[in-house]
Amino acid sequence: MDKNDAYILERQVGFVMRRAVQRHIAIFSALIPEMTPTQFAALAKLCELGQASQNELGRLTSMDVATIKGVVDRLRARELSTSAPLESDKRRLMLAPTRKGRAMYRKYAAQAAEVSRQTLAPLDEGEQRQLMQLLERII
Amino acid sequence: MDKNDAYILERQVGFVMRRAVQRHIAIFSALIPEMTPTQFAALAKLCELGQASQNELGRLTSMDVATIKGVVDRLRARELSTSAPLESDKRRLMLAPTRKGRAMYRKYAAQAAEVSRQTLAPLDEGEQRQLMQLLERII
DNA sequence: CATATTTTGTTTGTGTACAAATAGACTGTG
DNA sequence: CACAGTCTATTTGTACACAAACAAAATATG
Repeated sequence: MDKNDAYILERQVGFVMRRAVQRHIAIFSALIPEMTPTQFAALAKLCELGQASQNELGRLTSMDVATIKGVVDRLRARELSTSAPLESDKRRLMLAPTRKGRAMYRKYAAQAAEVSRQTLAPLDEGEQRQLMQLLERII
Repeated sequence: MDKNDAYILERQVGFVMRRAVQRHIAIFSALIPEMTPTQFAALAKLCELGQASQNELGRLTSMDVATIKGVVDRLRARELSTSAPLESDKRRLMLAPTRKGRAMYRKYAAQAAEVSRQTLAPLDEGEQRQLMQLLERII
């Protein structure tokens, strides 16, 4: 194998992204120790929508059926969300944030924005926009 | 809350990076179903080094002690790595790739590079370089 | 209408990822 | 030398993440 096609772990997108996500999660849990990024994402989306089925919420937060189930179970255990089968479609489990859930979301929304700011802090504003745009294109 | 400070999940770095990583992992497992990105990273680094202690390998692949233990256990279970306590420092567990491990690495190194290529495929070369540089700065 | 297909949710199993607690081995300093 | 602090590895517990298999309900299509 030529030196130029050597596989260098540190230069692979996957590796670099994994590390960037690790740092992001560390910042998140320092600023918002009360919940995980995933739980906050689900709660935020649920508050934005007002209500949603479990499946729908999973799709909108990019979590598969098994993952969203676990996340929702934990939100319900902490009384941040309610759930009830829908009368008109008994397959669907309709979720809605509780008052406590909405309060939690309001309480941490600004902190969550701060997490994003700190994650991107090493970059200037133009670079931040660039990074976001490039990332969105490889989704 | 003003419309302009609304917390929009889809515009948070953490969320976008999580989705980009999901796509990357999907590409990886389509091209290399035989092992996970994490396992390949550990094997690749171990092949590059020739040998390393478990702790050292963990640091170099950004896995904490519990994670690297699990990964190494699975590599050993598949006879891709050996492990033995070091005589001169009985705390350390020295790892080395087996012949089978090195063969596995050689077999998939090109595929792994292809995974990176496909992940970045929506971007032109300049954009790919930019993205990598920006990501490296937020690690 | 009957049944094939799709949708939604649950369960199980495997694999990261990290915190915290523990144990054993080493190192540095008094 | 003694022993305090550090380093390495293991264990336990919690939380994503996804594949695969299943059941129940809804929808589509003949």
